[in-house]
Amino acid sequence: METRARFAPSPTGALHIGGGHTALFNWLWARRTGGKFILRIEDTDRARSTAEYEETIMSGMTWLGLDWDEGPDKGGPRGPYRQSERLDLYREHAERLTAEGKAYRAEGAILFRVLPDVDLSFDDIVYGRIETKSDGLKDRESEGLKDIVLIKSDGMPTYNYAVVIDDHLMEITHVIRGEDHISNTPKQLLLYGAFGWKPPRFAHLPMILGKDKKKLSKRHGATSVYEFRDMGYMPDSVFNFLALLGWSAGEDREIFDRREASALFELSRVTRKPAVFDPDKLNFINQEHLKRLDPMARLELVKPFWRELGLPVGGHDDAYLAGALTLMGGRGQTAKELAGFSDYYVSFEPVKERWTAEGVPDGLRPGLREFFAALLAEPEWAAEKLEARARAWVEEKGAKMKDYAMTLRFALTGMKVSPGIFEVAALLGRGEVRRRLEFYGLC
RNA sequence: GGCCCCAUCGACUAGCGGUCUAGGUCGUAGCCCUCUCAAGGCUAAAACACGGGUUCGAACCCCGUUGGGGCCGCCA
Repeated sequence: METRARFAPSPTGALHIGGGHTALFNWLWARRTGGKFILRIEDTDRARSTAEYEETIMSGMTWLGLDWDEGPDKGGPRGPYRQSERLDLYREHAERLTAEGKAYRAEGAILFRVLPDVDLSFDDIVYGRIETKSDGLKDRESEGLKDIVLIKSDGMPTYNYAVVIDDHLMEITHVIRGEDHISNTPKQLLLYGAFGWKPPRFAHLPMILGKDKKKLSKRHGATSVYEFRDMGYMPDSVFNFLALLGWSAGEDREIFDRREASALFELSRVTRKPAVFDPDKLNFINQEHLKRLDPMARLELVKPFWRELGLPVGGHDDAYLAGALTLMGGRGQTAKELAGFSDYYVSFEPVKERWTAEGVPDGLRPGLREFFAALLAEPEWAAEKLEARARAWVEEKGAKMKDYAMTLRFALTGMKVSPGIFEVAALLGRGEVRRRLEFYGLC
């Protein structure tokens, strides 16, 4: 049987890390098994759901590279895919239970009568056998069994009810969701039983915790996937990182793309322990993906951040800029960081702001002028030639390469760190190097 | 408070009764490279929560303790 997995967010906020994680695992499983990935919008909370958030969640998923086969925007054979458009379905089914005496009306709502001693145990794909009985569905104070609200007095279905109707009608085969839903599962099982339906397979995923081991929330900083995009993380990295939270491919595979992950994925290899979100590891993974990117793709990633810094990106051709980023090598863990580290290729302005030649000792200036003049006189403007020339000069004068190379670095980049400075000089071009040195009165 | 779940280095994890003097990755420290910083190479410190069982043998199985997480809404 074809597997059908779904992600069912409620549009009450942007797609956050936890939601992205759940969506990702559903996607992985659907793709791994060659099945369908379905997006269903659970917008029964009239007060908090908005169309804007629905849109945001969908574009967040798209950004992550999670494409769905059926959903509110593209339809499908088991629609509609928005709960607010399925109200008749919930009503009909609730009435059916009412007619059978399994549910009753009270104060405008329809409640399901919970009977004692019903076995609600199930086999979770990741957690294994979970034993429970309906006796556990107690009211917090009265200690008595608590009936389940099916339809609220505003006519909307409750989560635990709608999810059962939808998962069954949409022929969902695997319900993959956060571990916080384990305790909801018995309630849902009770309803499957009342309808005489075969429940889907359940696979609960470990929670994602912040550094303080508390459920990830706003106070842990960035939580929306868009915040990661804005910080310069690649979707491929966030995908890779999220996939590693609660799952391992085995064979010590840690860096992979979507295709590789979906080929390797196994629900049975999902972990049970809550996982702590580690920004350091995300940074590392992002750096790895950044390094693997071809020059032009990398350029497109960095451009927006250069623009954000107010740099005249349009003033250079792409080949030059891509060359600059190639020269940057593994420097920078995010596109944003890389943009900040490489601004001097785009413009001299930030260099001037960062460095004035004031700190250069007067005693060193004549030597520097001579050194730079020698460099600028180099017939062939190439990194190896410039370096060879510099080394020869330094050796002849019995000087330290460091003093001269560092001054050149400051004059060209305004920074104390950069790629090999002769490479930088070669890329900037003789004219630009002269211009910068002249500005500082160093040639 | 009740119910459920979990427990390997600081973090993510491998391990599924002997191959574990517990492996990998991030992070941390050191060394090499070197015009600086990344990258890269090498090395180091770093964990089976505790107590009972079961077994010839336990990180792996069972029980308890402790610790952590989740749920107990006419929110999802």
